[in-house]
Amino acid sequence: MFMAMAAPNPDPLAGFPAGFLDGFTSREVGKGQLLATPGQALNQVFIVRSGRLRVYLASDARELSLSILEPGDIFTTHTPTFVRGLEPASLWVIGIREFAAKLTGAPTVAPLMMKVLGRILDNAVSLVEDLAFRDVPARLARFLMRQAERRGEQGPEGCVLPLDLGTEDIACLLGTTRQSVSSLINQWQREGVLSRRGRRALLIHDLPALAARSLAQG
Amino acid sequence: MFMAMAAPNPDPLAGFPAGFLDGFTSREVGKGQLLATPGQALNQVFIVRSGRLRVYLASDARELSLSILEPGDIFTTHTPTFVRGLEPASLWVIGIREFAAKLTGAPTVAPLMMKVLGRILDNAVSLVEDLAFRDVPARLARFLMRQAERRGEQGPEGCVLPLDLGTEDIACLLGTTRQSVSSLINQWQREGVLSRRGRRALLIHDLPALAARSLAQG
DNA sequence: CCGCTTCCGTCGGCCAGCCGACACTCCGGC
DNA sequence: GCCGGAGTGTCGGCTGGCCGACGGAAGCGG
Repeated sequence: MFMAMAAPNPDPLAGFPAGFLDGFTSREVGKGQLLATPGQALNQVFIVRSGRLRVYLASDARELSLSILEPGDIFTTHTPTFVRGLEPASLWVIGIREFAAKLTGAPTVAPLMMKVLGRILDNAVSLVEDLAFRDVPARLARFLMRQAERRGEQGPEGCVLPLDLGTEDIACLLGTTRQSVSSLINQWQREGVLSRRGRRALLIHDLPALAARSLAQG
Repeated sequence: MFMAMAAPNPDPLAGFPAGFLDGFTSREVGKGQLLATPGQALNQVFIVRSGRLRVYLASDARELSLSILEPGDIFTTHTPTFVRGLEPASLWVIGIREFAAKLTGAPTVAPLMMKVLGRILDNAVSLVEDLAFRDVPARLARFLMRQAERRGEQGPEGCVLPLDLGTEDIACLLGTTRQSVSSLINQWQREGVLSRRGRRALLIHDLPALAARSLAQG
């Protein structure tokens, strides 16, 4: 559903030729620190080494997260989005011109970039689909199912999801409000579909029930 | 607002090295003919030579156009979208593997592809922004302004827009309904902002008024 | 232990805009 | 001219979900 949400990569550099990082510089981003804004002149490409970053759009009154970047993800400041540290993170950074030069120098990387960009585009399209076609319950159900696929750990009572996101954060990812997410989760809790597991984790009891809820409303 | 809506290009091949089309085959697409669907196995890259194509998403009950492709635009069937001829069109086509090989062989094309993909992504993001942040009047106003910029012709009474799209088509591009678009256009007509110019063209009298309407609602 | 801050749950009011229905206009074919 | 189909204009009813408000719970520093 969201850009650049590949499974966390144990080796962030798999797929890049040896020495590809020559010319990159290192950079730290603090929690809550702004890395990029729409329309800024500075054009850079970066690869996440550790930590998480939030990619989002903002209007006067609201924010909409497009993606959470994780180690191994590649992105650029040359987009009409904000990028902000969700927690302390460290990056490899390079200017976009130098990066392009690197690409022409190492032709095997071009298809890889196509693949990365393709995945980001797929995710953006998928977000459009959600906003245009699905109501809030379906969006939330789909989100939870994807998370279960990505990071769920099978326990005795069901699938444990370490979301590490607050209600508000989830609402931002889904293009809805804190209140709507809250009331839905509690309703499903009453219905026995899932239950809270501490402050920022969920326990899914009934995955099929979630699947059913993800289909409603054409 | 929409993918791949560059100004119509008098020479669709500007920017490609000579002989780049070697290996492409020619293909005609009839009006209303389906060229690509989500999940199809066939992966191709194509460049539009003439005519227009519609790129869109569909659910059970509704359709949402992402873009209208025009001569010079480049796209791929490897996306979770439908692509359909809006009028008779002709294309250059190549397999995606061969295309990738071409890229590594002609390294100057890689940055160009990055640029194309970047533009498509920007447009997708812009569509997300519209769906998430703007109400229908603002979306319509923005759409008309972009069209005026792209293809408007200054006449004595204002700017003439040859949209070549019906009310329903416009609604599809904006993620709304025929009825909403219709009533807005007529309301603005009554207010003197614009007027109909035959069946599928508009005459914009008051561009600033449109601009004002494009801002409403954060 | 106690205050303070942040996050979470819930309720009711309200409204943008979707939907169905129907009449009208335009246009091409014969 | 006549007919049929496609596109257009308009109206009311209905509802998903946003918004403001407020009280409760959980974490945290002292």
